[in-house]
Amino acid sequence: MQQSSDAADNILNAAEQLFAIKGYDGVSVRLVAEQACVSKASVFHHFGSKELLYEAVLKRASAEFEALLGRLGGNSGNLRYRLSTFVKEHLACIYDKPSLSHLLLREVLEPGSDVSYTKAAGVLGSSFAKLTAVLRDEKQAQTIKPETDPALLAYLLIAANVFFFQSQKFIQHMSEIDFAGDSSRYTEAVVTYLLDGVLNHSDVPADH
Amino acid sequence: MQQSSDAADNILNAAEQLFAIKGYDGVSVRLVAEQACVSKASVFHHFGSKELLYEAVLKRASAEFEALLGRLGGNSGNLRYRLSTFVKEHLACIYDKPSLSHLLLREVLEPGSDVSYTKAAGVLGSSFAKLTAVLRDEKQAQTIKPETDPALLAYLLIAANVFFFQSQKFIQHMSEIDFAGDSSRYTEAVVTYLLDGVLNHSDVPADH
DNA sequence: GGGCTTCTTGACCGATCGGTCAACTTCGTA
DNA sequence: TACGAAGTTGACCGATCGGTCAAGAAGCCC
Repeated sequence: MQQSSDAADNILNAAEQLFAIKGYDGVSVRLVAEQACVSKASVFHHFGSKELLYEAVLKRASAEFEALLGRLGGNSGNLRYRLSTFVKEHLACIYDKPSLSHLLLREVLEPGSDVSYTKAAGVLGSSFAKLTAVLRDEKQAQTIKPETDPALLAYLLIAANVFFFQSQKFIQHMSEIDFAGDSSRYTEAVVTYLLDGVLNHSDVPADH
Repeated sequence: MQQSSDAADNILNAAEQLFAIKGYDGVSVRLVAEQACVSKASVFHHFGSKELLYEAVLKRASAEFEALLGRLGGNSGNLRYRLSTFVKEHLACIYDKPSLSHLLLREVLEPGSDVSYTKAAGVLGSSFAKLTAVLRDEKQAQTIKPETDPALLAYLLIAANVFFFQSQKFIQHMSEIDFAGDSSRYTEAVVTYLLDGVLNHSDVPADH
């Protein structure tokens, strides 16, 4: 019977979901064991301590998420296509594994965590580095303005995606916002605004 | 002796800092009392329970932050000036009270919270609504393109600020990013990119 | 000074926390 | 089939959790 690895997997899965929603301090080992249908002692047998369990969850989440993000950035075509594809796929990765996303984002963004050499920071950093590389290419090809900072632009695009994911529940309660459920329209607008700008050059002669 | 209100204030201040860093579950009443230099029983005397203490902290934080944000949006001038002023002042508000910001952002963005009728959601929503109103004005004045969604653009600007604040510790460890310590340069770039676009129209004839 | 309210506190409560342990079952293997 | 390793579990541990309570201290009004 391979229930050994099954049990460990069940524990990891339960812990992942619970930690993602309630955070490290909001989850008790008893609750994890309950949700994984094992005894509390079994959790300690497999993972040693609550902290080691959390680290194991983070490690698996980082690996899984990095594999998801690994496919990003390989597209060619013009800038508009590359950018819009990257941003859409990036957002799709985030929404594909919301538990992992919440877990890793909390680890990176929460004020009480050591962000310096965390695995989670590497995951967020790698997708950012890839997008930066794409934009540096485009800058060298002079398709974007020479005064543009590729890293800043990449950061802004990642920020747009991450914040959209983070604030999902919030914006569904805002009457002014009607793009909450339409991530495709959102990413298209973000890319369009950033590429073309929102200033009107058509018939209004002077504003500045 | 007015140590009564002093004690309550000390408790609120200590709780605010601790909750901001460690979150609700990561803070014990004993720790709050310790940091406020009062007994644990005194905390319960003034606030009744840990949850009520947390609500009191949130209530005061919301009021304080709303007062800060209340001054936003009153500027006139051309679009570029209005926008860049709004964004800079908005970011300045966030950085002026980092504890409040962390507290309210966690309340709004964390997956385990009821965002529906929270005071904190109203605070974030009000600044967003103000910026949306500004942009609707500009759209009506035809200074921004008619196909632009004012709410989406406002949301993007708020997102840029909030994410910059949230990821502050993270981006200081990234070698590609050199705008981490220069929020003014960051906000200027964000506004410029969004107003003018980053596509190069000067000498490269065709990309799209 | 005598009452009255408000603060403040140490001692205490049951519940739950993370973690341990010994006993028992299950398993691969020789 | 015998045996050691690995897995599983309920019972248990000390510490800490949120919360209560009675008693004393301090302020206020008469």
